[in-house]
This record gives sequence, C-alpha cells and structure tokens, in this order.
Amino acid sequence: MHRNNIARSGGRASSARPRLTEVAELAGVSYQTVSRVLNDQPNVRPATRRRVLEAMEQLGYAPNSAARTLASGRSLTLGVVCYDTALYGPATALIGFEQAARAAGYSVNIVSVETLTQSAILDAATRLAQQGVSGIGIISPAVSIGDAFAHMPPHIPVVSLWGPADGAIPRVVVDEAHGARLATEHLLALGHRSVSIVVGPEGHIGPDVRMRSWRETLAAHAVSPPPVLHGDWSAQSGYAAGLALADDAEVSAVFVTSDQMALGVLAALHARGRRVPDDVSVVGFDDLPEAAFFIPALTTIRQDFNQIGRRAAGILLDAPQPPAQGKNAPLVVPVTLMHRASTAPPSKLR
Amino acid sequence: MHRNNIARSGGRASSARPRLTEVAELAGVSYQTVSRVLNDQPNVRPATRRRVLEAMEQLGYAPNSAARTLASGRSLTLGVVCYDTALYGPATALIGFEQAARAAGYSVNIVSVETLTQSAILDAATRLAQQGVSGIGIISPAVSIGDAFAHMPPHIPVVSLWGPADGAIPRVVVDEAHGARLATEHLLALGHRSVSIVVGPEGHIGPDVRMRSWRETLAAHAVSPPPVLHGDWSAQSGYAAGLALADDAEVSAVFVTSDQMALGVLAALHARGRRVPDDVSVVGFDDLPEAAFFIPALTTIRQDFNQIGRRAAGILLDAPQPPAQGKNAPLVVPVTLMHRASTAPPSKLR
DNA sequence: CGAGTTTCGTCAATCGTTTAAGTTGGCACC
DNA sequence: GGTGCCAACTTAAACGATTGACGAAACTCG
Repeated sequence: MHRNNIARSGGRASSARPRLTEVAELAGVSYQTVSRVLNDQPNVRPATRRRVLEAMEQLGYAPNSAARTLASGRSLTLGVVCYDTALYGPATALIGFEQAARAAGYSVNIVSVETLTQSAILDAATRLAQQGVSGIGIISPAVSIGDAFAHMPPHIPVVSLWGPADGAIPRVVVDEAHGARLATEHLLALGHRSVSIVVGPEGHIGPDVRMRSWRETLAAHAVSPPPVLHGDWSAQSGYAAGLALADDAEVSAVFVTSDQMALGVLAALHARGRRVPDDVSVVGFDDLPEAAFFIPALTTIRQDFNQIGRRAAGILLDAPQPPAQGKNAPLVVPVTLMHRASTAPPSKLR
Repeated sequence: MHRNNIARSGGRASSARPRLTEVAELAGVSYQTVSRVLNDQPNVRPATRRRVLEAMEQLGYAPNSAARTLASGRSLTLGVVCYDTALYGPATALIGFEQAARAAGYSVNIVSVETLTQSAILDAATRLAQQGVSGIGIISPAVSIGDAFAHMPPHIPVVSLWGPADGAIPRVVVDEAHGARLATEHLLALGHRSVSIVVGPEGHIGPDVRMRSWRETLAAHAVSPPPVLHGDWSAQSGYAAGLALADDAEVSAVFVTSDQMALGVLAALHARGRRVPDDVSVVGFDDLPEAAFFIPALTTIRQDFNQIGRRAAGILLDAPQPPAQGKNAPLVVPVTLMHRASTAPPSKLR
C-alpha cells in the first residue's frame, strides 16, 4: 500500500465522503448495481433500487463528480463567458442561465473577460473547454466573434447571448429591430416630427440593429434621420449625448438605446432646463427595475433578461452534440413597450 | 481491450485532447517527468523542463482537470453562492471574486439561490461541496446563516461577503458603521437638525449596522432619532418611503441606505413637489455608477464592490486548510463619502 | 577519480467512477 | 426435465492523471 488513507482505514463510517462501494456494501449489492441505479439504467429490480437509494440516503452519499466526468467523459458542467456582468441585463441573464442549467442537473462555471476582444473571448472559452465543460454560453454584445470560434476546442457546443449574426454559432437575441420600431413609432404616433437617437458603442451588435431599425422606421414615415449620437451604455455617456441634444432646439423626441444612457440624457436635459416630456420626449431600452423611478418615469422597451439566459442554457442542454451550426435562425425573445411619463405629444400639439 | 478509442488508436496526432504520455513521448522523457514539470516539482533540469514545455505547447496540451482532481484531491475550483446577483453590488463582487480566483489559477462555479434562507444557502453550498470545490464564497447580506454552516460539508473553507457576525465563518464586509456615520455627520454638519433614515430589509446585516451607527451618531449630537422607514433595496420601496417622508414637513435630511432606494426617494419627493436639496437633502449608499446622474446628482457613500469580491477569494485562496474559524475579525473594506448635489444646508440657513 | 548529489526512468498503486463483457438464477416452453 | 432466454448481478478494464519508492545514469566537487 502506498498511500494510507488514515481517515478511511480506521474502522467504520469515516467522516470522509462515502464511496460507491460503501453504498453497495450497505445495500448488500455490488457496486455495479449502485452505479446502475445512479445512472438510472434498466435491469434493476425496483426492490433493489429502493434498497440502494436508502443506503445512499443513509450515508449521505453524493457521487464524486471528478471521477464521474473522468470515467464517462461527460462533465455535467456548462461554462459562461461574462463581460461586464455588473450591468443589470447580463447579470440577470447569467442568473437565468444558471437556473436553467441547475434545473437540468448541470453546474455552471464562469470566466470573465476584461475586454470584449476576439482573443480575450477565445481565451476565456478555451479555459472553459480545458475545464471540461460540455457547453459554453457567451454573453457578448460584440459584433465579430464568429471567426474566433472556428478555432474553438472542437465539439463543444457554443451559444451566444445578444450575439452577432456573422458567426456560425447559434444565438439568443431579443427582438432588437422590433423594439426600436416600437420606440420610434411610439414617438412618431405622439406627433413628433422626427426622432433622434442615442445608440450604444459602435461595433456592438444590439446598437447596430436598433439603429438600422430606427432608420427604417423613420424612412417608412418619410422622415429623414437626424444625426446619430453614440454612447457606451454608461449614464455618463448618455449625459454627454444629452447635452448635445439639449442644445438642439429641433429635437423633441429621443430614442436612447439603453435605460442607463437614458438616465444620463434625462440628467443632461434637466441640467439644460429642457423639460421632459414637455419639451423633449425620451424612450429608453431595457426596462431596468429603476426605470419607473427616473424623473420622469421612463417610457422604455422591456426585454426579458432572465429568459435570455434560460433559453441560452436550454440550447446547450438540447445539444449535447454540437448542433447543426449553420446560419440557423437565432432564438428571438420578444420585447414590449412600457409607456410611462417620459413621453408625450410635442408641446405645440397640446 | 474493452473500449476502443478509435480517434486515438489511429496513427499519430489525433484531434482528441493529447494526454500526458503523448507529451512525454514527444519530449522524449518519461511521463513521470512531465508530471513533475506540470506540478513544478524540483529536480528537473531547466533544459528538460523547457523541452517538456515546448512539447506541451506544440501539442496544445492542457491537463485533464477531472483526472487531476480525482488523483490529487485538489480541485482548483472555488464556488460562489449568489443571491440577487443582478444588483450592481453583488454582481460586481462576483466579478472581482472570479478575477482573483482566475489569477490564482482557480476556476469559479456559481449557484444562485432564489430566496435568502438558511436552508437555501445551505443547499447551494452543499451542491458546490459535492461538486468538489475547495472553497466557497457566499454573497449573503442576511443575518443568520452562521448556524447553517455547522452542518456544512466538513473541511471546506467558507467566506461570506457582507455576511453576518453571528456565525463562525470569516467574512469580508465594508465599513458600514463608518459609512453611516459619514452620511449622518455630513448632513448634520450642513446644519440639519435631524436626519431621517430609510434602511434595507429587516434581518439583513448591512442595514442593521448602518441603522445602529446612524442612531449612535445622532445620539452623539444629542439628536433623538426620528422614526425608521424600511425598504427592500428596490427603488419601488424607496418610493414608498419617500412618499412618507415628503408628507412630513419636519424632514429636511434623509440618509437612504442604498442608491437604488434613494432613486425612489428622489422620485417620490419630486412627485410631492419637495425640492432636493432645497427642501430635503438626500444621501445614498453604494455609489452606483448611475448615482452621479440622478436628479439631482446623489451624494452617497462609496464602497468598492470589486475589491470585496477579490478579498473574499483571497481569503479562501490563502486558506486551503480551513482557517482558524474563531470569531475572527472580519476583513473590512473602507468607504468614502462622495459629495454631490443632493445635499445642501437646510433652506432656512441659506 | 571516487563520493555525494541531482536528475530522471521504471514500476506500481490509487483516486471513484463508468461501461463492456461474462456469469448466474429462474422461469417459460415444448 | 433439459433447452433457451432474459433479467439481474459480478468481474474486470479503463478514464488520465498524482504520488511514492527505488535504482541508474549523469552531473558536481574536493
């Protein structure tokens, strides 16, 4: 004997975690049978199964997952690459992902990336792959990560949340286009002659789609689009954009593509003495829990972040084999307009 | 032979993950030596080490972590129990935790709990323990979870973030008491005769400490404390509290123990026509990135969420053996006052 | 150049499972 | 009452590493 396990070698029930063989012993069967019960395979008599389960219960047995994955090749673990998960949306999606994974008996490993570059994401995903996860979710509102996954560790299904369409990996997105249309049409329907826009960082997927849809909606109403303002999701950047908007007397309606930025816009408009919604109407995007308590309460587009996470996990769980990763249609989560106090008809119409 | 590995049995470099023996073969050493390099044990000549590392590089070798933990008993994985990680603070702490863990070569497993009860937390921690994590962080602003860890899976170090003092587990907290004192004294120093308070949910640790400190600070200035209002961290609950405050003409200064609730308070005061800071001064707690863009910009107590997470991971990493879990002093992260526009001297003094 | 270290290889056991293949027992059937 | 068969169970070989003991070759010194 080379490694003496003191804890176990001494007499009976040790404090260490019981093994499969101990369960078998207690139940009076072979360890094989216990394994059968564990992986609920057929050919175990109900009475035997019951005895085994009782023995497990009694010993407080839980299978050693390392041994399990080693022997079986299946890890029962999913990985998530997080970026900026401190934002409400991604954080909520992460929780949703975990909930769905846990419900299916999987655990969740996370790796965060500081920057949203292809190589950083690829590194993170590789880490997870080496950890042996059986699927990877990527919370990545960036445009071009598709290529990165050409060199991904082979045979691990991947799904992106708010991901780009360029890659060949499946993705879960919200109906960005519809949301932008809802927002823009809402403002037009109120009587605004035009709708300005504050979009997220260039190169991110969501903003791009929202902007395109906004432009199309304006075009459908024969409105030529005003200049586009860019932000980086932060309230700070929204404030900067808001100052620019405030100085333009033509602006009577703004679609801000995130609630955080909308908060900044509201602050800037207030600082410049432009009243909302009297002088300027503002629509956000996300429907943060706080949005209803902005001053004034923010009209915004709600997206169900938790569901995005759940759906993403679901895709991985349904695809233990890498799915047909064609240019398959993304899973689209619907959005709805929450009408609150920050939007009203332009003053001249009242 | 019982299980034929088709992929590997065919000729040379297969697409499957290389094994330790393959590295050894390529480097022209025994697998023993490779293992020595891997666990950087002594007695390997630099030149040999280099050859081995090159071979690893060339094959893209990464150790199979399941096999590793099985054989060694070390898992190189930490677990985190998350509650409401969609909130900015906890989410940021989670990221910090992961960053620190990753820097030390550990990966991070998460389990979320829907409710913050002892049993839910214990279940979650047990799940993680069964997963084989070598340390557990608990993001738990609740009071009484200490007992739960009496029956925890043995010999796994645990640390709580914003955790209660009652248990015997180490914890990382912010200087709640100092923060509350800073906030209260700031308002008193501005000339307010009294300071009202809106605290978080009863039974949570942070709120309790903050409230006690607020009370002591008032006492030190010979001010008898006004009635306490309770919220649940949400802006919604802050709004409700704010309405109550707005109706009380005596109130000229409020310390709201979270920025989210402060947002609700601001909205309620605004809705009731009470101006901030002219009629009422408001101080928050947390310093969310958005706080500077509330209307008006919120004076608040900043805490470094990321650092809390990092520190928590650090404690676990320094304690591969369960630490001396006495009533040890918690690791206290400092706070600072961010003075902004929501606080000013009471109107009668101006 | 011999003694004492390093360095490295061989051999072997082990971690706690899964899983293929072999063995037993009992029942039905003709 | 043998034959056949299936369910139920046992045996044995992996999975991919870690770890220990031990010995042989290769260095380092005095």
